[in-house]
Amino acid sequence: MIKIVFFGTPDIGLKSLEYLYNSDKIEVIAVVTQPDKPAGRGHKLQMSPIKKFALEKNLPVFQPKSIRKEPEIIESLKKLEPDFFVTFAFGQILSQEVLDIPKYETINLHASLLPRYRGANPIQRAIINGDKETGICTMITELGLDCGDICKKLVIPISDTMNCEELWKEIGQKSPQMIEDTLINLKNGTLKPEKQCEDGVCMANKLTKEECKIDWSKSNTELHNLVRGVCRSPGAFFDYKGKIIKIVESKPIDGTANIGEIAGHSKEGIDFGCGKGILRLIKIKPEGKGEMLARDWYNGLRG
RNA sequence: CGCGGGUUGGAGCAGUCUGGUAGCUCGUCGGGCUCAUAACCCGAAGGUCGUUGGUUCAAAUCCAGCACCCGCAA
Repeated sequence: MIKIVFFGTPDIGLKSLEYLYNSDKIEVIAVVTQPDKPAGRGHKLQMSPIKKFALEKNLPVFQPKSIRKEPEIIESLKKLEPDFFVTFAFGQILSQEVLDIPKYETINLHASLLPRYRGANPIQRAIINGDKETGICTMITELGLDCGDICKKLVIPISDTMNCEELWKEIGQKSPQMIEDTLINLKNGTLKPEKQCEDGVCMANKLTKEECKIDWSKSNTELHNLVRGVCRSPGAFFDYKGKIIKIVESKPIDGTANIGEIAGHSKEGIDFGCGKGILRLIKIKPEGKGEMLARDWYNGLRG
């Protein structure tokens, strides 16, 4: 049995944790996740999806504010004598002292084809930039940001209509096997991690609200990519008569129309003019309302 | 006790401030026009106005409680 400690916070890592937990080759001996935080409407204290799972299975849970500065937790982790640490969207930077704890290595899973898109939002960035493919890498964690040697790499094609939620889900589903294989192969010495090629390095900076605001003077393809790329949160949005309208689903179509104005409507959706071409809004989510067909929203405007 | 919006025929909304016959854009069904249509014309069905209580001659509308949905902020 390979003994691991799983470091993770959001739901993208949940399938992986579950898979590793159920694996007969791997034993999850503890979980490290971010502290419970007041979140959501009403500011109620909420625990991470990873913590929920760990509690259900009676796994030990550690919740450091910052793992680098909590000697007690570091001591406890040492006593567990883990073979590997596995990090997947944990949300904190580890220190060398932490990296030195496991008998073998600390491995990290990153949702991009490294060295492209190191950093916070690799999935979204790939779609926003209109890439035709992205992927998943497992890697040896080093002190720098996503710069360690690559263990395994999996390419995932991105279709023109795929949004980041679908991609997010696919990555969540394909990751568990990658992690297990990496751990097993590292332990039995059949895997030789490769250095990242420094040429193709680019960063996937955190998404800002400003970036998600629709600038109708851009091209329809560019806007369509933005809509697809940020659909999960916070979503591409524009202002319509003082209300925020989020675009959930769109489709670029040919034609010319005044920038930012409604150029037409059909059963399929509502067409807005862009700097180049037309963007057809199919599903939207107006402020204070649920998700609806753009066509329905338009019917309400006409009332 | 973080701030705010919402709940009205199948869908999306107006009407609420100023209480007095349930309205709009669609959809559905029937009929008509047309070579034809997602277009146009005529007609019909379909609503305990989220829920409970209060005020009133009278409540979608005013007051109080509850439930559910959502946006922002973190």
